[in-house]
Amino acid sequence: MTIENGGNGKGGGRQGHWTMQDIADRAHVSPKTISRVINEEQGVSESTRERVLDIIKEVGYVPHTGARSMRGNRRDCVGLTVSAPMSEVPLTEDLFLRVFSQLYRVFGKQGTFVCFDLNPFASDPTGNYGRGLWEHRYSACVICGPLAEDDEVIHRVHEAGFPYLALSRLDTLPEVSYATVDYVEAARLSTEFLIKRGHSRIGMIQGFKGFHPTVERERGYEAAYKASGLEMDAGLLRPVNFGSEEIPDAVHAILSDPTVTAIIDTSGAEDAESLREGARRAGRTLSEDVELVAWTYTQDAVVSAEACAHVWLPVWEAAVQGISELHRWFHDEIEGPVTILLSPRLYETPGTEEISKARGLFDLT
Amino acid sequence: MTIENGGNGKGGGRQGHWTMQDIADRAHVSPKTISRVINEEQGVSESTRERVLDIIKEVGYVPHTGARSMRGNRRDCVGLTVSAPMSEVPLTEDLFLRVFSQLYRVFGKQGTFVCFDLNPFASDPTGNYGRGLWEHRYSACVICGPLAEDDEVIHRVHEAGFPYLALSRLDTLPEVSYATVDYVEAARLSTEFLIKRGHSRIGMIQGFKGFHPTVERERGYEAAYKASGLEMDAGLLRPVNFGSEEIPDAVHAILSDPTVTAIIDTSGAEDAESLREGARRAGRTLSEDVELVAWTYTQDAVVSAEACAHVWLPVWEAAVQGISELHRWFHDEIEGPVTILLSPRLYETPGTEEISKARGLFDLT
DNA sequence: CTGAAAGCGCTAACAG
DNA sequence: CTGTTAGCGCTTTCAG
Repeated sequence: MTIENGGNGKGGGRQGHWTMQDIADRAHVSPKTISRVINEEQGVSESTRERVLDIIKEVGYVPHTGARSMRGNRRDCVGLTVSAPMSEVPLTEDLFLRVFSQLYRVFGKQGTFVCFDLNPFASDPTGNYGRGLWEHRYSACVICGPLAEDDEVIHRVHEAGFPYLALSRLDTLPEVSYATVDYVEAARLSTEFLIKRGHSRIGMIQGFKGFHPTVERERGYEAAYKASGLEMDAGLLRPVNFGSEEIPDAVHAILSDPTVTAIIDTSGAEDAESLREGARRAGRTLSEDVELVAWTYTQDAVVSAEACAHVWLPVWEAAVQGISELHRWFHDEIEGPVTILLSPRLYETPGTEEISKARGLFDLT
Repeated sequence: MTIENGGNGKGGGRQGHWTMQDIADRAHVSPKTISRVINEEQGVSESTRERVLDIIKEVGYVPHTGARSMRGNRRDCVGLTVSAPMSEVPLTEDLFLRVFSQLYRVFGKQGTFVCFDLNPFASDPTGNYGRGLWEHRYSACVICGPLAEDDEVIHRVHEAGFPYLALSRLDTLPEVSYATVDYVEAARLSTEFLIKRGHSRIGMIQGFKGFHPTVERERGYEAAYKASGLEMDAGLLRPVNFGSEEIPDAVHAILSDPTVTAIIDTSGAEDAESLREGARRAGRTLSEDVELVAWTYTQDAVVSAEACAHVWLPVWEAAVQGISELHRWFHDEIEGPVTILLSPRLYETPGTEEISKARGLFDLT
């Protein structure tokens, strides 16, 4: 049996749509009283409150969030948005699952909605990825993906005062709220390690062409060279898009120069085969005439059995911690911004069993 | 440089918050003209339109969804909600990734928001999992998880006329919009197969205690017994909660009866070790003194090397197809409801390499 | 082509 | 303890 609409007659076009006025009419009180009951405010007699609650339950009334959002700033939804088109910088399945799990644990479980803006670039090529905030769809958000050097949206988000968390940093906004890994240090560690092993011309496969993480890698690389007194050649750095098929080409290009005797894979693709393929095309063999340092997001994992060392970047761990902090900010338990910067760790390759290549979130068939 | 608020002075409490009126003031036109530009309506001169668009871009104005939602029913967000507490009926990682990927492909990619209500049971123990719709947070939704026999929410969603898709069916609402697998047929096939092999007392591990899928499994089991003329014993059916540790207990209990010579695992846990463990506790050995038929969600997979047959349930495939249909309904290309019912397929065990146990979405540490 | 007025459902502020 | 009024930012309707 369906209960009919309270009969305001105007009905936003939809049947079975109850408003506060309808409930008020049924309960013979004013809308404000309903509002008080719903928001658990003082000043309603126990009997009225119960009567109202009964009616609300009976008809299944739920307040209209849109209308509510026009008055105050209720915090009942957190967003996740991407700062670059998914096609250019795909999320890996591993990172996404961790981020999603953590959003569930700290927000979803307690009834907060979690809203994804998966392609803010669809309608607006410049990608106003903060739109969910401006639209009042959510009142806090996680920003996944790398930030472009000239990103303006992040500045707006920062200034607007919403709780937010970027999973990257940005020079042009050093006070940004972030949870990430010290890529500068990771690059410095990797380069220093190879220099100490006697290499002087070291190639580097970077990730995220055109974005800030590339800058961080360069800075660490440069620092290690500077400290060693050796001369650095910027031509040995090659950005590639994550998840692209560009790795073999990049490795090939770098190793075609016979003076290059070592290479660092910072791409995060965790794709040993592409590295091998690139070396092969250049007529080189990893661990024989080229030494490799590979980056990974899994603790103590082996990306490539030929690598002489690996660097673990606890990106997932940073994201998980960051979301916890964001949650506390969301509930005004702390003030923003969040600043979590985990350190990378270099270790000599502990075994030969390689982990499988990182899978993009939408690689599934 | 930040541009200051247009100065309506009232400012919903937040700085840098632009309204249509602000844009109108700047452009020296009325708010309605701004509205026309935003909604790509006719009746604005090219020059005005451009001027307005420039201002909008300059200040980064985005219309307030809440306010918009109070008039029409724009469709710019799709929801996903769960019909049972996540703790009772966890989503597997596999299903979730497929559902999420498909939501991305058909909705997210084109700029539609995707909003998750991960625990409608947090604030309301009865679980009004349709709340996102009533709140006008989203205008269509996917309902994950099994439906309870006495579920009322699904009736309300159905009657409200929103596009929706349940990933289960329900007897009390046969016209529900669904995309799932024929569990009745899967149970019938499994039972018939074992009866034909000469078994007369067959145990069955069910899933989702207290929910409708259990009913469907019973129905198929019963149908096979009826067709064979054998007598059925309802005591051999044991529901377990998915993902729980109850499987060994249930197997043990069933196999403690020495007249039981076969067992069907319909739980979907894909957990060979738990089945073995249960048999062991009952002093039995799979494939020696008990025959097993195991259900799986992966095509041609081997859940247990000891099984004499497997039944593949294309649940993921149904969900993916269903979301495509939901998308067409969302855009009024078709009328609802969606009715996708894929058939299970029984195959004799093709190999011995077992797939790994299904992982819950939030099992990650 | 453009604007004025009314009102969506709710809540803050102020009266009783 | 309860009600009245006004107004959030937008879109619909009707008038220019």
